[in-house]
Amino acid sequence: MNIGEASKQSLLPTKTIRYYEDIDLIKPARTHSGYRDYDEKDVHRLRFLQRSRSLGFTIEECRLLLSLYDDGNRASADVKVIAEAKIAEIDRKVTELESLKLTLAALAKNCHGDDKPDCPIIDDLAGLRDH
Amino acid sequence: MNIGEASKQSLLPTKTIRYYEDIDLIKPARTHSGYRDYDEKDVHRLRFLQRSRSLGFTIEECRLLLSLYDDGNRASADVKVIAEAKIAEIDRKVTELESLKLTLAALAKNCHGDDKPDCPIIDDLAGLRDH
DNA sequence: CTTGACCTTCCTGTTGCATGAAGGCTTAGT
DNA sequence: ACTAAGCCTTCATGCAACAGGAAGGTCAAG
Repeated sequence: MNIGEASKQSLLPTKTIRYYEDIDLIKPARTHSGYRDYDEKDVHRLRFLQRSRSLGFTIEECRLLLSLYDDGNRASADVKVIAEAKIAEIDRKVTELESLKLTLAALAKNCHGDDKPDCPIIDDLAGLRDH
Repeated sequence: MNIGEASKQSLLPTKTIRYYEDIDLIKPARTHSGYRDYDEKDVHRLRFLQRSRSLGFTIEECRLLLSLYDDGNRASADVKVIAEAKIAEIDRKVTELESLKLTLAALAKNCHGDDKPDCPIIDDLAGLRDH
């Protein structure tokens, strides 16, 4: 099948599929005229990539996961370690975002939000307020 | 003062300060020999940028906030709108991350994490499991 | 045999800087 | 006066993960 069909089946844009080939994540066959020619295994790889990317794994993590996918003898522990590291990373990000939110919410709360120029948010950003 | 001193006072790396000049966020004076020459007002601008960036505002949002900072007659409501939009954006990100975490945690929980090849995480990514 | 949908490669742009090259300026020490 | 360290300058390139578009080749249908 050509790249358009592979795109539909894998839910990945053609641009992304070509990019993945560029960085050696997948190597489809080529037709006589040079068109990329994907088989079912290729589509499975692409779906694997689509799923792992959508779960927040980076390209390099996906590359690692793919190599484990390819290795029928990998230990499940190796995979679990990656997943748990990603979970910890997500936790860190959430914590940081919550902290930012608290700060912004405190600033917004003190701001009248009217048409007057007095604005605690700007004052804070300018370093004019106590911390 | 030269860029090194401005960097210390603003907590921004010199590379970042030059970059901000490149994208027209700040325009310091120049000495006879071509060195950038920052005054107190410049340092205030830089600190303003440092604070707003650290609160998660994008460069373009910072540009907007700076223009409000420069405009002594701005309405505080204009600033509040930006802050609240950012808070909403943070909420969206947190929600998405929590959702990812739930999915990953469910996968990891089912994975034995031993030295056997059977791995529910890989199976899921490969699309071999029900959803 | 032409139209139009699909395909190809290649180049540039995105965000917010970081890294490094090649060279000029300044200041302190000898 | 000279020199070495440590500033400073500009310009070019790279990162992640693609997206958009130009210029041109290919394929199936009418």
